[in-house]
Amino acid sequence: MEMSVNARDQDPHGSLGLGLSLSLSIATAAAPLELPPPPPAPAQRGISVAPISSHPAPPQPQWWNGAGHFFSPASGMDRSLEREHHYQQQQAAFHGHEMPFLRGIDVNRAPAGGESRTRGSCSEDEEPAASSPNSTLSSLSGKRPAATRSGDLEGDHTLRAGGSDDEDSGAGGGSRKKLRLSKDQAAVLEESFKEHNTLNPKQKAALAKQLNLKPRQVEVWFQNRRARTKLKQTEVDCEFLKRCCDTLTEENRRLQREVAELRALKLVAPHQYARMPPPTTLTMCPSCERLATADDAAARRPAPAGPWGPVPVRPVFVDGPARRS
DNA sequence: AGGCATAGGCCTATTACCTCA
DNA sequence: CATGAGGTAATAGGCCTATGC
Repeated sequence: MEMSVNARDQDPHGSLGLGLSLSLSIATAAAPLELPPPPPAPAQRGISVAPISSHPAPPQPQWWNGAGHFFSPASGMDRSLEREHHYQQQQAAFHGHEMPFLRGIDVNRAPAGGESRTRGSCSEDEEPAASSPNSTLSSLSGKRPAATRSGDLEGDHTLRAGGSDDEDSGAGGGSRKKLRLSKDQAAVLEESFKEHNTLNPKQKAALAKQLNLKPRQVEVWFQNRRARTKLKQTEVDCEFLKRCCDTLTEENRRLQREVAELRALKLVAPHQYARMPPPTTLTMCPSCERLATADDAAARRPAPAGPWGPVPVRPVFVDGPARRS
């Protein structure tokens, strides 16, 4: 079975269609096979890409790719439009930065004055919309300079209660410090991620303000969270494909046995063979209306693509981050 | 209109630190 | 107490799109 993960063909960022490409590969390479229906968008993710007015995309299947994006296989909607649409929907969801899940949560102590500041703060995070052409932060090929990158995260970091709250033990100047988010912060971020797994700048700033974090920290958390989700989905997909492979292997064996039996019968009693009804395993492909014969399986040649037979339903990872037991 | 530079976002891979068994 | 594994915050670099000139 050919398994080509060619997500880059679909999405230059490699973020799209892992499940899609895997499913397509298995479908085309190992018929008879029924493609599982595209998994419905998990409601808790709260993101859907409906055609927007400027790009009236025809109704097409949009598959959740497990990494936080919906992929419209043949739609002309580019990523930026999708992202912009995400923003619009998320803005609506936020009700002007009203985030209900933030209410009633005691988010750490105030970072002001007495909070641990190990290094200088980052100007980017003090001005979340640092789009000024004069911004020194963006002077290096559109990236944050490494110097400020390394320092910008530690200014307002809120340490978990009971953590190593030794801001003065800088571990030798240049070494970065691993600071964990509090449970409350993580919970709020998780709730936010369930609603929308990407943030626009305003949402990021609002969330960061509510959590006493740097916007960059929120951004990093979301990036890592998306990566974890995708990794989990990949693992789920691998298991799914293994089951598909097992199913197809067994089906292939069964068909080959059947072919052998039929051939033997044809040799022994051709007149009886001629009166036999078609094998029960014959299947009409609904898409191409071609009859799948046992020879297809016997010759190991890929039958025309189309939904042929039962396969396990592809699962979609919906859980949160893995927790050590 | 097309090219170029810049800014900013996201992704992936990796590092480094922290926690826990 | 030491240690290794796992989790994850953070970094680095690349690619893409949007925007302005």
